[in-house]
Amino acid sequence: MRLSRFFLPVLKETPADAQIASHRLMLRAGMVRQEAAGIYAWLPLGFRVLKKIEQIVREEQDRAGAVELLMPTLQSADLWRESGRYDGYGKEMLRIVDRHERDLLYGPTNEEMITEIFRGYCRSYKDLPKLLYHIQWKFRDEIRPRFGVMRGREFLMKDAYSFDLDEQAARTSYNRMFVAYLNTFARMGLKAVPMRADTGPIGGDLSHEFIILAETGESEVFCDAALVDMGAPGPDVDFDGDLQPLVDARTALYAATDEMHEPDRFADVPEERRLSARGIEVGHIFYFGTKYSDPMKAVVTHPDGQDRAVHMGSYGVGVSRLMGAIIEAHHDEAGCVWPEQVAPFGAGVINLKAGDADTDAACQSAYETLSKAGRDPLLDDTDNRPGGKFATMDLIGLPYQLIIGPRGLKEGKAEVKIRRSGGRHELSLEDAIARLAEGAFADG
RNA sequence: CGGGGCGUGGCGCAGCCUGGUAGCGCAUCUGCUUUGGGAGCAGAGGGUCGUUGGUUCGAAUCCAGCCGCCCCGACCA
Repeated sequence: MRLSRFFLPVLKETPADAQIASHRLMLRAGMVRQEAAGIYAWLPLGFRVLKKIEQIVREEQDRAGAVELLMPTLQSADLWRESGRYDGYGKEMLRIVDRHERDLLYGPTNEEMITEIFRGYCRSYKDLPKLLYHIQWKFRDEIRPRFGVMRGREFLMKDAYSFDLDEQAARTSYNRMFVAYLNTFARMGLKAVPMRADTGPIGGDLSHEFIILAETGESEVFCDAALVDMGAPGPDVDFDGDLQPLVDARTALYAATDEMHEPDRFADVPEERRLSARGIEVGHIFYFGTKYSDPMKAVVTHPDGQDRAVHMGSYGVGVSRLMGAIIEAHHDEAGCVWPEQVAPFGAGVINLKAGDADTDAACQSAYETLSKAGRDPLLDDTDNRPGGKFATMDLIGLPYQLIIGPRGLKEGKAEVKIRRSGGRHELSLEDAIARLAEGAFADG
């Protein structure tokens, strides 16, 4: 992409409304625009990142054996009357009346609808297990949206739902999502810690929040530091095998948000590993048994001929929130510092003197080579001054910058700047292009 | 919903207390000079001061209602 054709409305000054780093940077880098309280338009740069995050989530869901579908944003109120939540959900639910005076709502979540879909087709234990997910916009009319996309009213969420014969089988589905989440967040450059969460009236041990540690986190968390650096199982996990050991290795270590915090147990953690910090919830997995399948009559016939309600779980990932979380984890004074996997472009090519024939030609060559190599470069071919170009490129945070100007070209040289480390490599133009095309920079 | 605050060119702000020609920086446009870390000079365009009503000879300024937004709290992916 050429910057002269792109749409990148960067702001030199910080908008007054933005309080935290991710919100400030998303506005300054021209990634989002607020359209109403907690409602954002995704501008091209932000939209690119959002799609990358979404795609990672999707790939890891698929890898774990979940099956994608897409449910609508609007739902019938009758569905929610069946589960009893229409009256219970409160003002957070946006209620809409259509021209025929029918009650609709903009979905804040989809348990009812997925249950309705499931019961429409599945009757036998032979239809189980099923693990279905979608990635769709949700709306929750929060009393007070804040922190930009981290707590918006409209947000993009991946929500998966599992259907199993009994609690034991549900645990298998639960573990799949548990492990899938570890891999998902790790691929985005995040260290997400699974923490025990409140299971409410269902009870049991099958609810975890996945939290990334950040100073601007909304909740206070306490955990064993060993858990933070444990790493993810990685793509070679056999999701059809026994995942319990992977889960146990993590749940054995202490980790809890403040509402689940047990100071006595925390005290058992060796002092040097006792970590209390703030965290951002980016995922939540939950087993809730027959809470919806009972009232909504989602039953299957068991081998013994008896009909019983299916056991369900739901598994959410805040896709749009993740963008804020990633920036909170990866930024500096100058701007965003995107992990390569979610960066809006793979590399930036800075033409220091657009209009200079040699420089233009060198940039064009670099741009074409990097494009063909699949590096998805952004070429700054504008006639702005070098200082502004550097500042903009740092702000939008692409992992690599290839800086080409007449001064260096006289020697046949160009410079590669690694955004994360700030490291600079002066190389011949050919080497610089070739190494960027291969992604061969260890300090990236 | 309780408490606090803000609404003035695209962005950031001053002016309001003490009513009388709407201002500054950035951005934009034109010209010249510049060009390796957010250039300089000269000029230009752009605002019915959130909105409605009231007070007044006169309202950005004082008063009231409404709308929008932000911050603290309870709620949440």
